[in-house]
Amino acid sequence: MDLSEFFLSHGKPVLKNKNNYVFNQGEAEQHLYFVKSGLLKAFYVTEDGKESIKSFITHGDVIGSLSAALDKQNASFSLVCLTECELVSLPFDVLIAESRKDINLANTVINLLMQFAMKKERREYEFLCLSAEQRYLLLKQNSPHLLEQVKQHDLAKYLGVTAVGLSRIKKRVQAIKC
Amino acid sequence: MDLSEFFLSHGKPVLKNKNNYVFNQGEAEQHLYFVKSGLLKAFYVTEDGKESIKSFITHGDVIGSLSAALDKQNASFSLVCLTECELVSLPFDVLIAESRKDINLANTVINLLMQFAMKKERREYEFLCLSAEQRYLLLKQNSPHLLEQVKQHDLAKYLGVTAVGLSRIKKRVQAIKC
DNA sequence: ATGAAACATTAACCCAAGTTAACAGAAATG
DNA sequence: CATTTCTGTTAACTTGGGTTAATGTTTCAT
Repeated sequence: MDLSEFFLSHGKPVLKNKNNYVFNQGEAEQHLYFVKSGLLKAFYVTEDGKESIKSFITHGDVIGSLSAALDKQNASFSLVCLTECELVSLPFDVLIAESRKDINLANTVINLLMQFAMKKERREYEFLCLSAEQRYLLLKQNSPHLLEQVKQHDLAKYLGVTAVGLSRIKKRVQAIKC
Repeated sequence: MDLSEFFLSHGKPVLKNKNNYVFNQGEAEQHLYFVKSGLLKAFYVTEDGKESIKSFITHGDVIGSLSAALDKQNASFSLVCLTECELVSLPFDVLIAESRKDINLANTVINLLMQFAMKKERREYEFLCLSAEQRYLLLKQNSPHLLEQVKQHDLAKYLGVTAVGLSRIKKRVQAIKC
């Protein structure tokens, strides 16, 4: 069983407009969301009000707060739509319960989790080993479409610098090219 | 079935001395390792020779290169023993193959992967939202034992600063306390 | 169309951390 | 025991990026 099929058969469609929140940091939130179309951002807001973007989520992705779902804690981040979005929501428990009964589904979930873990590992690597400039160049190379869809302000918050910092990095990179 | 049981029944014991490598960055490496005792570090070396520590691994942990095992790529990091270590090695394929047959094992793997994903997510959060000083304080709070077992040089490489930088951070933190 | 809001760039100034190097204490090795 | 090696601290200097603020551009709403 393909995971998107499971979402479509067991989940509930959710339509959201641009700038609508799917859930808020601090809320109890035990759903997973499959993205049929649209673009979203998942972000943290720290105590002093600084926003940091965890990830951009797009067509075909699955997103949810693992820690909230698993340990019944509150969501550690917020999820908001950057464009109109077609989502499918599925209670986390339903997926876990079905996985206990259906071995094929369980292996599909294993696959999803491994892909997810690899993605997180890659991002850990980027923060640990690369400079902000290197992270920008890598993103530009791997996701050129994203650079066009996303405001520089948000791109900066994803890369771990300020908008001013990113502007300087772009200028520096330009200078080297010419 | 508990995962450590599966390792003990299907895996092969591996004994390593201090400073011995379990595997090297760049090698094909398709095993998972369960740590019965000892302390290890997993680290990247960048092109320009800089070492960055991905994680410390200790008693009860499971470690392996997901990307190497899953996509048959080479290990993206090295694994070395900081103390004598008792490990149990298990070919990644064996675990996957058994998970396809045994639904309980599959759900145990799901659990392991979710714990792993949450750990990586926490680390992502720390790099994205916290300063080096805040990361140091958090580590000190959550893993005080580690601060004693691990050389400051390695601690620094884990926190994403230089040894000199960490020394300054410690001094600054001390100053605030008094 | 026009004013307001949002977005991007640039400059000035500051600070945390990198780099290099000197130094001192601890630990391993002959 | 002596001495080399490892480990941690400190100082001097440099640099990348944060902060604030001014200026221009684009986008949006009325």
